Amino acid sequence: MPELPEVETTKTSLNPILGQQVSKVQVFQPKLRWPIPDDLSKLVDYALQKVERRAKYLLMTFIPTKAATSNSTQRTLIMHLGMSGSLQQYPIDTDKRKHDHLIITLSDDMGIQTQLHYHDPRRFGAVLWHKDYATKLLDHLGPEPLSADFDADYLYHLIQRTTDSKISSKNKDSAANKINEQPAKKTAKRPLTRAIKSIIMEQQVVVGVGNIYATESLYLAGIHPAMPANQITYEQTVSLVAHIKAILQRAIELGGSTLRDFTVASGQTGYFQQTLNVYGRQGEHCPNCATELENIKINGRTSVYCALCQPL
DNA sequence: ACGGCCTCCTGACGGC
DNA sequence: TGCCGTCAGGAGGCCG
Repeated sequence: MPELPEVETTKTSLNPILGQQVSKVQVFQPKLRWPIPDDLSKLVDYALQKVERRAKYLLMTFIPTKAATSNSTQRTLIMHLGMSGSLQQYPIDTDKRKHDHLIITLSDDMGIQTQLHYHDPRRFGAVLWHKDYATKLLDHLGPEPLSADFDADYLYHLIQRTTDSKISSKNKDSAANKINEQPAKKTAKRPLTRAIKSIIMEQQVVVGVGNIYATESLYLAGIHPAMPANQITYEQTVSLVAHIKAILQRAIELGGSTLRDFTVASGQTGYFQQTLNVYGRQGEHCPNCATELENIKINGRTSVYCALCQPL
């Protein structure tokens, strides 16, 4: 389930329980990617103050209520949904499902209780204290894909390894000359020659672009997923960045329903199948030119593309 | 320093 | 029907 739009949707879904107070914490299976800390019950008598998203991580901040013992300060959880995780709310006394590894019970001002179920069959996700893992998990992350920090200049110069990321496209040539004039700072870094798809899926480059959206963005931009990154033109970079932003934005607006088998309650086909042009469609025909879609592995990840629309 | 491969785990699906 | 192999939306870690 979770690519960035699903995580964003999950974050939004928690708004109704902001301010509610934790009354119980139950851990059923601590063995996720890293162990769920054994002192999560410290959250009891804390109120959920805010939920933020950084990359595909949910950051849940709790603050002590009057009932809480003492001088304790706020506590923040880092939560990641891995490949199969979800975080859902249920009425009190809802049965635990298989693969519900954590249930946090909260209550509102009226004493009405809600259960928050962390569910993750594959257990690639994580629930951790921010203070213990923030450095390791968050410090190295690249810009948010929907932020102004992620633009064509940034990506182009990151790939070309030209140091000045503020260079505008108009001044590209003169700027490059300027760099050549410089006495090549120690180790002159070479441009990135890896496949463009692996570059845009890298968390240090830009966060939140998973296999589905990388595949779709490259198709829409007409770029072969295996194209060496340094061979992408500036104009192609502009297009790629624009498509990454647009497709993520659209998916968020549609509620991030990217489940392969997602169907709305009425049984109609969901967003996933209607919207994806190539992902999961190897062997079908390109929506643009009807050529049969091909599938290659890039860094072990399946990559569907149209050989005609995305030439190498 | 980089790049590519491996890994954690369960479930769904296709072929035989 | 059932067994087995393969693959799946992530991403840190390790090795060459």
